[in-house]
Amino acid sequence: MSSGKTAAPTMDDIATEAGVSQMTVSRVMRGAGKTSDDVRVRVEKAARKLGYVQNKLASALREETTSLVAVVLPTLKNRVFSEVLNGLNETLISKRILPVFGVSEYSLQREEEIVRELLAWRPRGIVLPGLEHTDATRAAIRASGVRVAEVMDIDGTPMSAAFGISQEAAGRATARYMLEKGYRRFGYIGSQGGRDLRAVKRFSGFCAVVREAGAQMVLNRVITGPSSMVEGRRAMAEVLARSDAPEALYFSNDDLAAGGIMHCLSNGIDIPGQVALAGFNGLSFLEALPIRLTTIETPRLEMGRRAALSVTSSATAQDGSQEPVVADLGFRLVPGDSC
Amino acid sequence: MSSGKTAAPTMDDIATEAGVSQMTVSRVMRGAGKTSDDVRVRVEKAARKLGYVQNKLASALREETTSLVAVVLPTLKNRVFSEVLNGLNETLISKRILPVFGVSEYSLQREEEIVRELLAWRPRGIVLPGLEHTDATRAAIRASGVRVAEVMDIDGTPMSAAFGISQEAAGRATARYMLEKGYRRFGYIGSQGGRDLRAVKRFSGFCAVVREAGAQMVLNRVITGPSSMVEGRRAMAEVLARSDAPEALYFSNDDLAAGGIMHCLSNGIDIPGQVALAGFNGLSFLEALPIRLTTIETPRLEMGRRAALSVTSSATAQDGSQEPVVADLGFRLVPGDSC
DNA sequence: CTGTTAGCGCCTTCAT
DNA sequence: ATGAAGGCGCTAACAG
Repeated sequence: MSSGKTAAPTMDDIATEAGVSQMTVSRVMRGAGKTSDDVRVRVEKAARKLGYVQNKLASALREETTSLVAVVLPTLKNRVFSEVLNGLNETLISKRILPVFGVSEYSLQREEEIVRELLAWRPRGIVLPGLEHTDATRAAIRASGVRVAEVMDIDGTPMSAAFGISQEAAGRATARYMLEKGYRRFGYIGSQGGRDLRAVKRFSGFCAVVREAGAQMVLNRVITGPSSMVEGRRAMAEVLARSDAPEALYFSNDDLAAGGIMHCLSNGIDIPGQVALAGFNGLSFLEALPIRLTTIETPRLEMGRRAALSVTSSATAQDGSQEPVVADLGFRLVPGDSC
Repeated sequence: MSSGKTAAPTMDDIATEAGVSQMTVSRVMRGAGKTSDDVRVRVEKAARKLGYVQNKLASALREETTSLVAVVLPTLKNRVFSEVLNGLNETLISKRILPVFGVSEYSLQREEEIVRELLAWRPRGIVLPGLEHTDATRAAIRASGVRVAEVMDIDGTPMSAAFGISQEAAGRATARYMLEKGYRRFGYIGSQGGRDLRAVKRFSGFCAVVREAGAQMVLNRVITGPSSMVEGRRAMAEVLARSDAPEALYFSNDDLAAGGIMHCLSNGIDIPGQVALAGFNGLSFLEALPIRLTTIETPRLEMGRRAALSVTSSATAQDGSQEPVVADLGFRLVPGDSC
């Protein structure tokens, strides 16, 4: 039984089959140059017959540019990044560009290794989370000459273009809202052991406003692992068990905060009477909860889309020593019933 | 100002800089063959100085194998697939393999296009969701000779290796459990307009058991879009507003079911007194809810891990015309308070 | 231990 | 409208 498990067919194979030169096959495949109808039909038929699939390794090597975009995500355990990835993918695929990706697990060191790995594929562009990177990461990207976009955050100086929101301002806006509602004794519940630098910025914005107002932060509880409703519920239980529990809690994101709400629902604790809560992200599932969480809505899909366009469009001048572009995509404080 | 924005340095550049031949650079970089300490040090220094990054397009073309694995996901809007992706990525990155991916949006036609696009990169393997694919998809994969793994489902014949659970059996197990609890009039709430073939299999298993028991399905509500808590809550409200509402509802997944729970919590509807619910997936956030949902726990990370190993390890014989491998990773019905 | 030669599959350039 | 030559950057195979 002569299995067809030989090497994949090349343009040469098709050329032979169709009785033309390999170059003509190349032209037909790309729809480039002029080809007679007769030849085109024969080539297409031969290609279909042999099950030809272009070898992008070869074409990319020759053309010195790929249809790949590198994407680094801090984690896959948080749906926020799935949403950014979704925005990226949507836009990329419409241009027939594929995403290659890596996960940094919120470690800049890990990010550096992953960036190196990704750059080896000579992607057309690279998308990074946040504005903080090691010098080596920046150097490698600069040296490679690929286009860069940084997403999520705009508090800092982008390498080239940033698409996000001011995390610090989001923290401040939340604090102002809670202060207006009359709360004075605040607590914070965070995750990722402080490695999530965007969360740290929100926290510091929040604290600054609280301090300026003469109110106080009486508690700071940051769990080690990733955020989740379960961890949020657990942390809430611990915090409320203390004799000096704060009157209002700022959670580093909606998942943790929703867990806090669940603890209260299960234990007959009145929100916001006994304790007030606020989150961050504006995830859509909040709309399904019995108590609406006050949160900050962020344009995550849009961050992905804009970043994809940025690293992909030829129009913009990322080439020269242009000024970095900072696109503030804006957030919106969504008042709920939780504070 | 002579900007360094020239082409990325090649091994030739390093060779010149270090005063050796390009081949020696290649050897040092790969740690292959014997090289004197002196030469190695010089080459490494030169490489660092010039910011050298390997060009995998060239090495892969030459070696006729890449360190890329192609991954197709039905959607990024459901965290179940982020988890599978996480398992895949974890395992791949430990072997310095990068995932390239595409999203099919639950369309087999779309999947076919994406597979073609992915195969052009000559990945070492490809991971597909489910066992249903177009003939053209199967043919393209077979012709390319890449290793395949199919995840999530084992009800059918895999191309080569499947890592999942019996979706049909999961549906049947849920029905048996609910029947044991005494419910007789059932309803179903699904999503993705029936394009999620795994959900369809669960539903048909569920229905079969209900029918065999002489009980009945009195309602079948499948929404068009993706599943979400919000949609689940909305559907629950609609269903309970009917005069002929069922006593027990089977949801195609936990997100929808959790939305149903939220509707009941908000409206003082007793679970399971007035209505019973069951879900599917066993997402961890269920543990945070005030009412525990009866659901089926599935090993999603493990599916990703096993699939990654399968397409990646040289040991297994995917090459020949071996029998397909079916790995039933098993599910577990987790009894809750909801039925 | 190090260098030379050849070629992976494709596309650019230059003929015809 | 089609073909021939050459090379993208790398590594296998063979010399020395």
